[in-house]
Formats: sequence, C-alpha cells, structure tokens
Amino acid sequence: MAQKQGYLSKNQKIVLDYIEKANQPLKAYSILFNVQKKGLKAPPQVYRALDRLVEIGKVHKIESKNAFVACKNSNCTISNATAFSICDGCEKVTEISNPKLSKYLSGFQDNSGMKYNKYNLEFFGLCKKCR
Amino acid sequence: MAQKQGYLSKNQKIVLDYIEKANQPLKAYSILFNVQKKGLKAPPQVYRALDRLVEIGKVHKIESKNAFVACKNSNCTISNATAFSICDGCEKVTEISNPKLSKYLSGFQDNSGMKYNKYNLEFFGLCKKCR
DNA sequence: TATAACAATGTTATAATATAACATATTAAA
DNA sequence: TTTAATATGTTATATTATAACATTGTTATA
Repeated sequence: MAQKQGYLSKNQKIVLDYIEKANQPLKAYSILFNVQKKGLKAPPQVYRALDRLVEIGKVHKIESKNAFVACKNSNCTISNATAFSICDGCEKVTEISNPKLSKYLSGFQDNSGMKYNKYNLEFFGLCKKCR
Repeated sequence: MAQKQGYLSKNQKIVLDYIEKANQPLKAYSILFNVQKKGLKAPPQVYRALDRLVEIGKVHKIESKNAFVACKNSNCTISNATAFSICDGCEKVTEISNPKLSKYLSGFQDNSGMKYNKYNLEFFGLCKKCR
C-alpha cells in the first residue's frame, strides 16, 4: 500500500476525511478518538498521517493551538505560505487567502540575507459576533 | 511580594535573566533544569513566569518550536506584533524588526470584517551559513 | 496595626501533546 | 522475484503544559 506522489494512503484518507468534515481545527487526540472505529488505534498512526498531510498541504497546523485544519484551497498541494485569522472569543479559525498578502510576504526580504521559502502567519482578534 | 505593573517578581526575574543570557530560544523544561539552583523546583513556577513575561512582551514564544526567546527590543512592553526568521538548518531564530512589515501587518484587514489586535509571523528558510 | 484583598509562590499530581523504536505488511519497480 | 521503499501496527515513553490547592508575601485602607 505504498503511495505514488499525490495519492493518499488508507490512514491518510481516514484522517483527512475526518478533518474535512469538521470545519474547525481539531486536536490530534480528538482525531484519534474519532477514527478509532476506523481502525487507527494509536497516536503514531494519527501523527504520521497528519505529518504527511501537512507536508503535502492538505492540512495545516495551527501552531498557537496545536490543532489541525483542512486546507480550504481545494487543490492545494503546497503549504509554504499560510495565514490564519483566529478569534479569541469563539476560537473560530479561518484560512486567509489574500493574494496581496501572500505576494507581499512571499517576496519579503530582511537585511540578514536569508532567503525564506516558507512562512506561517496567525492573526488574533475578535470576530464580528464576538465584538 | 506582589508587584506593581511593570515590575518583575522574583521568579520572573530569574527566568528572564536566564533567557536573556541565551540568545536562542529555550524550552521550558530546559529553563526549569537550569533555574533549579535558584529555587524554582516545579514546572508551574516556570510556566507562570513565562506566561507573564510573554504577556508583558519581555519574552516571545516561538510557536513552531514550543520555545521561548527574549525580546530584542530592550524596552518592549507589548507583544502584539511579532515576526521571526527561523533557519531550518542551524535552528537559529532571529526576531525581525522591520517597520514596513509591522506597519503592513498591523494595518491588514481581510473581508471578514474582523479587527486584528495581534499577530505572529514565522518565516522559515536557510541562513547564509546553512545555504 | 489589623485585616481584607490580591498577587505570587510552593507543591503534588496529572493532563495533553508528540515521538522513539521496532516488528510486520504492502507495494512498486528493478 | 527479490529488493527497496513506503505504510502500518504496536508498545512504551518522552515532552509540554495545566489543574488544584495550600501557603506566603504585599498593598491598601479601615
């Protein structure tokens, strides 16, 4: 059951399916408990699937929450430029897809001479409902 | 030993001193082991100090690494706009202090109507040495 | 100077997040 | 059809972080 580039293994599909149904970030152990009926019994199975899904861009990790969310770009295959808005009230997380922002950040250079190939940005505030 | 706004308590000073001496991000438990000689014996003592230091902006958390680094702005009292560059090779982390970038991001608005009051940005790449 | 209110500390235990290590199985390709 | 690579299953454990509660120190004020 090895996989060609771009194809998902059984466990990866199970985990991705579950994450896609939720439209909020999920914790790894909450995923684990919920996919146990599908046969994934132990943390490494979930974390391995998550690692791969993050790597190929199907899932993003919300670092400030240690939680995982499906990529909203239906055909996303990269994950090197991510931005999220996070409501401190209701905890709603939304992936920001803003060409100007991503262009600005992808082209950003500081004076260290370092060449960036990836970034992650998390905005915090209060959404309309929570204000 | 309560504290007025802006003053640091004993444990906060101990933890901040130690973090400032390192000029790299430190893990909470590594801090703990190293301040045990100063009397901080248990995780909550370190985490409480860290929480407060982060809150007042003296320390920032590098979310992708679960590590803590002293703020480079010597008089920083806020922590609502942070940006870091992280080398995937040597793991060196540098706080980015770029007025244009912070102005751009502080003013950023998306179409959700959400008003942001805080952001954290982490860039990844390879530094000069590691290229 | 009591005393109340609050902030900080100390302490034990445990929760939550994540990985090491190794055995087995599946697949693709040489 | 053997090999190499990938994926899976499994147990144990490492790492990160917080809950809960008792105690102590500080400030303000009655």
